[in-house]
Amino acid sequence: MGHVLTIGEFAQMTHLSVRTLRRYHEAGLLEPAHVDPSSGYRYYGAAQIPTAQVIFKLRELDVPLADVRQILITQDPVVRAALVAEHLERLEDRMARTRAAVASLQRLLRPEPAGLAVELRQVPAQLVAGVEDTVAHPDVLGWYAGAMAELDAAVREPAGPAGGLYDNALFSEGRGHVLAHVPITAPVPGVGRVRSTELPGAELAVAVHTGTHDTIDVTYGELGRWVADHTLAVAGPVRETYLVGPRDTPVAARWRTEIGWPVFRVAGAA
Amino acid sequence: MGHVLTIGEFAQMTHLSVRTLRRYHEAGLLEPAHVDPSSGYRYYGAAQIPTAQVIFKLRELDVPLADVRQILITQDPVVRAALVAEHLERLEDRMARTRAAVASLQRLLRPEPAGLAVELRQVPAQLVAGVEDTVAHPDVLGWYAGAMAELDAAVREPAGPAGGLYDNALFSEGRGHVLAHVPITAPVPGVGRVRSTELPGAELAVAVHTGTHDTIDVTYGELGRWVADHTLAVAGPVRETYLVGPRDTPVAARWRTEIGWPVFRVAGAA
DNA sequence: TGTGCACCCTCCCGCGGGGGGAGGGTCAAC
DNA sequence: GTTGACCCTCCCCCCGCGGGAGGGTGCACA
Repeated sequence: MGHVLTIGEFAQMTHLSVRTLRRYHEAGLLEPAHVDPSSGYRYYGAAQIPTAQVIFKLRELDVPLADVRQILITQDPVVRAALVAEHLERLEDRMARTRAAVASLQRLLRPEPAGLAVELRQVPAQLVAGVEDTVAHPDVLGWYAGAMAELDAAVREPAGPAGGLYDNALFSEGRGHVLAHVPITAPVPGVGRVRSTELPGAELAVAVHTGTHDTIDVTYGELGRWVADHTLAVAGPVRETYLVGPRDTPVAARWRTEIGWPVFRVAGAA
Repeated sequence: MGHVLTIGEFAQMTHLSVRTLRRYHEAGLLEPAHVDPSSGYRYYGAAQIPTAQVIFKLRELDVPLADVRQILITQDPVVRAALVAEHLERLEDRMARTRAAVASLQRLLRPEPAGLAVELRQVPAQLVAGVEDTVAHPDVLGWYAGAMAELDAAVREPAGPAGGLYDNALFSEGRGHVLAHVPITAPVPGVGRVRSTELPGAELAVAVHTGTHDTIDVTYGELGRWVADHTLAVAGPVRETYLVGPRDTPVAARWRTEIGWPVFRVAGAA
């Protein structure tokens, strides 16, 4: 039962190239129904067309061959669906990052380079209620939301807007130490992950970013440039303070985020 | 003016890796402000941060390095914006294809393989008013819309739903001969690209696809499988007939497209 | 039964954009 | 002056695919 197709015919029906089919065979992704042992000719069955199509679609979604293989050899449709869903999720936030990149790009390429207002400010130590952790870059947003929920529950009367401390390793290595915090006037009892700590005093280069966080890296870039231009160097984790955020207004364009970059004066002046 | 940064410092500020910066230098993408001739050390200026950020963003959008270079060396902001816009457009329809792939994938992975109803039908020759052309795969949709506009203007009383003939080369080579047509009872005068021709009679394997064209390839696959299973081979361009299309209802789920695949009986039976 | 020709095979190399690591020079703080 | 962090170049590997060389097969037609 089922007609036998040569690799060329099969290629034409599936819109895959002959080379690619051979590669898939080699990779154990799509075994031909029959391989002539003397000639080495590959023969495919019509029943393999849907499989080839699934592979094609998954490749179109940039799913690596190894993962495609994993999906194909999974019999249980539930497990299989889960594997696919995982990739779709990944794809989802790749698209989100793409949108963010487009936004930043448009801001970066505006004719006027905008001249960010940067202020050098000496800040004193500050008592805060905080939640600390070590997280991977892509998870930061979700992590912060969870941490803030706990802080909200633990702190009755915050002494100012919430903020975050982000270790540089988070950006350079993609994983780093982070601290979500709310300023307080007196220590609060530790509940869950919440602890009272002190934010050390420091000299900060401070700038304010307005709008979505999608383009915040542009502001970071301008701040970085300012810091370098003033012969300063970075001395510790970045501090963000959410002056106006999603809890204040749903209109992203009105959000205001203060970025504070701890700096110290560098020896060799220009 | 402007602080000088080592490659490591610069890498940290731009979130690019040291290796990548070296590669960009080599590729003439981002020349360091200064290269020590004796040590070969690269030194960057703070003024180069925005440039690095633009590169980073463009790379995030999968713009090839050569094109990034082209964008960077373009002074005129208008021309530059056009270059970027071109890539954004490309990105746009990449995302569209991604969405289509997701849709097909979900249909393909449904537990029940759906058992498409296929009918073998002998169709007689049919007089049509048609517009012919040779087009590339991605342009087919736009081309068809244009052709249909001309046909609508030229044909008062079509004798049935409109259709299309698509050469197999369109799928295998990505470019091929196509014909948009409307059945007629008597020849119409040639206006613009419109000509009266005859669609030759043929034996067709016919199936009906319901819904968006996003998942039509799945139906094609099932039809292809049926054809192979019945020891038939493809004998010419595919025919599509738009029984219910966008001009009938905006609800894509109600569209019905008849697919007719000309076939002939193949010698070696199973 | 040959012969032609389209098809198939394997094997090696190229691409683009990046990472890992070897082996060695340089710079600055102590 | 030593030490250790940084920088250099060079080569190889990754993925998924395509090109081409060089050679074997299958089938239709004479």
